[in-house]
Amino acid sequence: MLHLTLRQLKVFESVARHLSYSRAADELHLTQPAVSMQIKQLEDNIGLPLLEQLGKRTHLTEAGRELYQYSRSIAQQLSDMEVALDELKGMERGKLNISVVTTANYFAPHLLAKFCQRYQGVTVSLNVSNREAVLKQLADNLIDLAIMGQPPENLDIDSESFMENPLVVVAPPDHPLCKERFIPVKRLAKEIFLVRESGSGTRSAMERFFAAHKVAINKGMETDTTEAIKQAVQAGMGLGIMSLHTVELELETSRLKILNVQGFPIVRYWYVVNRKNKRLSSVANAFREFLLTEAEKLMLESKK
Amino acid sequence: MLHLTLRQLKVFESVARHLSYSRAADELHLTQPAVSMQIKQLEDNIGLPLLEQLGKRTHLTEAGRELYQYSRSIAQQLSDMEVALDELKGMERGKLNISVVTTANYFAPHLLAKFCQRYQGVTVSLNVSNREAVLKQLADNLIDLAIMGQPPENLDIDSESFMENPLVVVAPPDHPLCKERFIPVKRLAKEIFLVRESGSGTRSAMERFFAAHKVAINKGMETDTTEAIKQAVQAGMGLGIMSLHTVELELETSRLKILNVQGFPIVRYWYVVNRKNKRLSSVANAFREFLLTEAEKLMLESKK
DNA sequence: ATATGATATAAGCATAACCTTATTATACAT
DNA sequence: ATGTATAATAAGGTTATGCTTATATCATAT
Repeated sequence: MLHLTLRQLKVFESVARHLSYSRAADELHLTQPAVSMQIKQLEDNIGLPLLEQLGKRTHLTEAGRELYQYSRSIAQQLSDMEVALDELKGMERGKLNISVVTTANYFAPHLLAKFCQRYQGVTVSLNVSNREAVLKQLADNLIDLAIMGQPPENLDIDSESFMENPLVVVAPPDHPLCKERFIPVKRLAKEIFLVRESGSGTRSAMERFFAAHKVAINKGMETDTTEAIKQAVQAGMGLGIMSLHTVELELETSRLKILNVQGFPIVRYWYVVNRKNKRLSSVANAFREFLLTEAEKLMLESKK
Repeated sequence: MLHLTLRQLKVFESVARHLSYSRAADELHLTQPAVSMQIKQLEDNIGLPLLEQLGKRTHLTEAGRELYQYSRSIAQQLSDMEVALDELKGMERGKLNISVVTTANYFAPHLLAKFCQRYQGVTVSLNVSNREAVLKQLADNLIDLAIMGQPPENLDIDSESFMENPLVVVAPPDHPLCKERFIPVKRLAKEIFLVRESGSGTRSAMERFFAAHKVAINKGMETDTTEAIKQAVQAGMGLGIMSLHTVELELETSRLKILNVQGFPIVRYWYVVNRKNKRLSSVANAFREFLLTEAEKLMLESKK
């Protein structure tokens, strides 16, 4: 079993390049005997002479020439490796693995775009799933970070809110309530609500709200995408409750209106979530900081 | 400056492959803390976490995945290198650099062929030059071995004879002396001799011989190849003195005859020569031994 | 709660690695 | 012959490497 040292290879490489022990010693800031010893050890390890002294000149043996090729190649690899790791250390390179819940898909790409713009060279893998799937990915350590509206209670999880997530009641523009203000919550009992599937964060927030106000509402169609609800509301099938962030386009183009109901918007928060104790890559860490410090501001700006 | 150890890489490779410190410890016949420490040192050297513990499972970080690629590649190279050097150690591979003087070209290829046949995988570089050029190549350490009829006096040179080198007098088959036996040396004074250039080993051996017998001979054409002399002798321009080994074909086909002169053949020797202190490669060493032990026998066999 | 499986940490020890200075050996140039 | 350049060898000392055993920690399965 060959027990060589990187040090030995390195010293050998220098000697082979200079064809001189003394020059190599100079280059490596060593004394000449130190170099002699390293070479001797290397030769002993390998069991072949690598260099030969003929007269004043030092020559490589055939084995030496062979080893020289390998040692240069290995040195190159180590150097490449160092560069690669240095890049990872900084922000020049790196991959951000992130999952977001369906609703967050309306703003997360925008934030990611900003982030990537700032840190060229960072690549992003964005996965959009429902809350349950995102939690599983967290548990399986498949992602660095997640964005969701309702972090799990799990002790194994770190979460921090970074942006408000106002839930609003949306209606088609021709809905009678659109003209009213300070609509009492009880008034909504007469309406039909199109809702997300149970298990959805939005759905449970909604239910908690109405339960707190002791109002029973009528549920119409139940679906697992916010998009479907928006379409249905536009078609006059009922009202919807959803994150303000998901309907900005429809508001701008007056396809939907927000009802001015008392107690609304329900203020929830967006959370950035990761497994506790997870050693975040520098990229993941940077994105987390980015969310905490700049996301809210950026979203406000983009509304203008 | 990255100061990693091959040991660290090796241990890391094992951990990364098993995704378990304990399994790696088993594989390497170490205790688990020993593995932990190697990994820790590696991480400290690099400045990045390579592995992360989440719950019960051990995962690679991005940096870990990157390093894993490199460490496998480096391990592969080291393994290749070991194979290559082992081959050199044995006779499975290797290169023999040899130069022979012009005259030796009549038998050296035959011996080299035998040698190569025995050691498949050995490659040979054969150079044929005059004595002076061969000596220069020795001095410049461009060759492992040389074959010549007259080794230099130089103290820096090791030489050993391995085969007789009989010099004979050749004549065209129709020459009157062909029928005579025990021709006295003095009789040759009446003939014309075609000779090699001065400086040639054959030439000087010849001159020493005639000087010793106090016979002055007539020199005809002087040339620097034995081949030219053979042609000229066949053409009836005179007699020649040359190594028996160079005229075997012509004798067999009766294009030339050997004269039965008293004192002939002059017995010289072929020498295998190398720089003193040169560390011969295993191949070169093997060929040297081959010459010393088997060359003479093989040449006799080939004559039959 | 408790046990289990996995890794981290601590303390200690033998020895191997690595380098130094001083000296010797060798070949070459003057 | 003498001096110079180069590498080998010897002796000695500090450091760091690489283990081990024992113990702590932590998450999870029971």
